[in-house]
Amino acid sequence: MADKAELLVICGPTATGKTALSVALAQRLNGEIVCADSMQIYRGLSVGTAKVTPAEMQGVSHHLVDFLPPETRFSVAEYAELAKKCIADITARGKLPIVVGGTGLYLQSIVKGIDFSQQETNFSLRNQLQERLSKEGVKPLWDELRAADPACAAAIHPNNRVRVLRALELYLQTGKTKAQQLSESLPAERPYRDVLVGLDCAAREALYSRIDARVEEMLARGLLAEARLVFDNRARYVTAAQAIGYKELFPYFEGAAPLASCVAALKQASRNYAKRQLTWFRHMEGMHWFLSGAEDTEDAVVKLFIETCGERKAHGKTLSY
RNA sequence: GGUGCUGUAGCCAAGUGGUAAGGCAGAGGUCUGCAAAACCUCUAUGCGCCAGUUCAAAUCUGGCCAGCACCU
Repeated sequence: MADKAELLVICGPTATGKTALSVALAQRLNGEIVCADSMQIYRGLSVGTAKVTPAEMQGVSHHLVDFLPPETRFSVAEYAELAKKCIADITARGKLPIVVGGTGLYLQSIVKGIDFSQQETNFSLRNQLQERLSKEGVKPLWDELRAADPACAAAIHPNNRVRVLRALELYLQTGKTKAQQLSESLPAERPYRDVLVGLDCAAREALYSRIDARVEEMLARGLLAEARLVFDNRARYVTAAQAIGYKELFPYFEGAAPLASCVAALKQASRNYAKRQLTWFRHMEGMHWFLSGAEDTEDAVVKLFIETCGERKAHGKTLSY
């Protein structure tokens, strides 16, 4: 416990300036960046996912960005494993790992140190359940789950097909209740001496107008061409095709809706997403909130980091504020 | 000036005498293997305004106001 590695985490809803802040902090704290974003992992999907550009990186190393072909299936389990190795590696080189992203599930897996290694995905079982789901509906599956693991079923709304399916799948595969699974995968304490930084705007309206503006910016940077590519490959880009920024434009490519209304839908979807992200981050234990875009945010984060982890030479130079 | 139509939440909208559907937006939330996904909860003491009829009016009657359309 005494020598837990330090970890700086930067999160917040879309369009709050995570990228710029994280690069600045990496330069100041001698850090490297580990991306925690479920869509920026994919190669080629750059404009729509607001991926860091090479110019924005300013020489700072970035990991787990732009490294997977868009047709690859991916999951938190794989992410957690990769991120863990990546963080360990950065730490071993005497640098500070800075995890940056907006995917709550991914962030949580790192911060809590969840161990997903127990079992492989059983695709045949999943497909089998999927078939039952489409034939019988959710209810029978939910009832089955309730009979097997009442506590787990109680926590999942019967309408939530995705979660009911997964919970039942996991039970049938392992024969263990959710509680048992949780206790086996969740360490007693957090693995890192983490400093959690959340970015948000002072007012929700301000956040929303920033998001709208950024969508326009994406359009100007060639979002349409990128979306077209995703549209043309939508059958193969299983996960990537559900990214916000592309699927909203599909009706336009299909000739079913004018571009303007698709853009409006895209902005709307982004705003809704930002709200969901906020819900997640607000409830992460130990979160420190800072104002998006404020000039003193960078200094304030450095100060917080030093206060939490101490002024030391750990990252190649004496940190001072 | 006349005639007609319309007026229900921020937006769309159902409701023709029995105590305000639904959708979107908005707010809050759930979260351990597709998560930028999936799902849940909440949100009109009030139907343009005023008066009247009635046990009961968003619904019927009259007047007024506003918008739209057409006519002169």
